[in-house]
Amino acid sequence: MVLKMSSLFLRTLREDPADAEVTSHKLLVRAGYVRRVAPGIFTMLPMGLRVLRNVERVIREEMDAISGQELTFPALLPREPYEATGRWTEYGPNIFRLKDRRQGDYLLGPTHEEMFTLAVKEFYSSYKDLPLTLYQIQSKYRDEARPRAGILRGREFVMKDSYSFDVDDDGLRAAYGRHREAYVKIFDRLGLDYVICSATSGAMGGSASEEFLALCDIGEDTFVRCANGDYAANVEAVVTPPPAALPIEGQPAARVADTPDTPTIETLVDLFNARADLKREDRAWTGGDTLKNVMLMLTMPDGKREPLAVGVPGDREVDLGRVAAVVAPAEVAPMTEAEFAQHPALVKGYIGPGVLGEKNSSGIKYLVDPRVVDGTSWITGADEPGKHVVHLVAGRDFTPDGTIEAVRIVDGDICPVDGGRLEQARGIEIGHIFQLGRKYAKALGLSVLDQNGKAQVVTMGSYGVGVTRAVAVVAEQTADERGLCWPRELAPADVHVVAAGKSEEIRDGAAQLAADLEAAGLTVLLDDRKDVSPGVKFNDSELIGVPTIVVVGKRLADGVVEIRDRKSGEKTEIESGAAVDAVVAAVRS
RNA sequence: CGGGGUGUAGCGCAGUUUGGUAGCGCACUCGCUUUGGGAGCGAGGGGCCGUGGGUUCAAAUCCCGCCACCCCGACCA
Repeated sequence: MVLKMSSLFLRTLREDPADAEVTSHKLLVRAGYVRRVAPGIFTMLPMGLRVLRNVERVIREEMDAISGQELTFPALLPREPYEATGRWTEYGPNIFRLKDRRQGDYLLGPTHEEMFTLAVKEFYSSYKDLPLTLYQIQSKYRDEARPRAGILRGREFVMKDSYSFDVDDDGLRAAYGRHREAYVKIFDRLGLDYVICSATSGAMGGSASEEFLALCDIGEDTFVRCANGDYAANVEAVVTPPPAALPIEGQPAARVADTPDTPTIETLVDLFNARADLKREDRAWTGGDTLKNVMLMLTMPDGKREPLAVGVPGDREVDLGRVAAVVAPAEVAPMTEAEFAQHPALVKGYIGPGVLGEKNSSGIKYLVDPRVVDGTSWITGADEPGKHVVHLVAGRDFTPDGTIEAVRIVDGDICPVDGGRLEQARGIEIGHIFQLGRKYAKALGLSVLDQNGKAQVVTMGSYGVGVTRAVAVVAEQTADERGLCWPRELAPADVHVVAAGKSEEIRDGAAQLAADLEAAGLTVLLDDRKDVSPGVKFNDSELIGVPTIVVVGKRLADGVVEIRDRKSGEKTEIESGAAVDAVVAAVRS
């Protein structure tokens, strides 16, 4: 195929669009791949669509290789199935909803667990039909609070979503493993630099879950990895290894101390270290010796609100994002002054375990950081203004209702696998695999008969790849200061032939070369524009980012053309008769 | 939802302080010249100055309201 730039629906821009911030967004717009229609909603222009289709092709090949079967559900869906699983409510404002002429409720699908589950239910009723993997590549709709960075995070985006159906847990684990391997192949072929991270399952429900995060400074996800390379996790999913419990006997008795004017952990610690009756002999007190109790308010999907107290070492911050991941689908926010007022047992600034916990006077659920194990001793609030309590021992003086991963992760935290040091980095989620389990099958009544004729609820896995996003991420990771720079597998063309010069000979020579390359099976982008200077064409070729560029110009008279490698910038002159073979070799390399 | 910012031609912007009949660059059309790193000259086409109201002889410009969009923080492929 030859794409002639003289007639291709393409317009490159000399300047960055004013609304673009990140590299991939600027370049995809400037190079004429995409165009914004509304916030988070983009048109794929011919060049952009070619790249998108290439990503889809890679995904299809790898999904087919693990025996996935492709189908397509409508994007416009009725309310009922989502009502049955509770997601009509849980998704809240994040789904696009609409009514038909009879006032019936519909939605634009944000993801399709319900539809797949129901489809399998309609067809299958025997264990002999399983295992099964179905997938689709389709536009999804989410009314994101804040779309950003062009197609990196849109409100309409193409996603590959697949679902596995098994009769037992072993089958689910095997399906999950196959998907994991397929994803590794997909993202390797896309040329992405990525990390596989342990993840939380969020609003989807389910258990085991991993995210594929493309490394990227502008990424929205923070993850940690162990310096030893044996652990990586989304910051929300980091597991804190609990220290061993300490002996309770022999510890000093708890006692209450007057601690006026200590509204912060810092002032509290300073006071303890300054006072002869409070300071300890072996070392100075630190913020880590204190137990800070943070009051939060949960909002359930049905709108009900309920308080939650979280106890963390005083030198740590509470990360609401991590809490949100634990309490999902409930939403979480700090408790407001008005809400404090409704709980007279809470003395702001001096809240301690004495009133917290479901069995205590406040009745508020009390969860603590995993570091708060039995036998650890704390300075914490005494539930009276101006008073703290010291030597309050977990398991002796108080018993929380459970633990919660709530502290903000910092560099140097401990790896749960080998005890090494964790470091943080940023990434963009391009794939997510998880073992859903039986949540959707149960809610929608999907079961099959086993060998014994007994009904078994089917167990499912759910697996997603952000296709549109992958285009943006590849652009982001590969672009340089001159423009886009596609890997061969994704490039909108195999080779970009530039006719640099206006003479008939040069134009004809370039057209002939393009025809010969086409005959050799390549897709050719041919810059045959008249009255466009060579400089403009060179710059456009670098902006557009096809990996191999052939310049047919003034040296054609000597029987020579120039082959350029977009990535390295390397230029080689070659006898024009050998150009086709040389380009084919470069493309196949 | 909180904070910041911007709405003037397809794109990027000036003009707003101090009201006086809409401007620059790119892109587009025509002509001549030019052609290996974003050409030159000349002639053109294209704007409800986000929107509604007000003040004024006169509003892109001043006043009030509204809307939209972008960016930064809490949510997700």
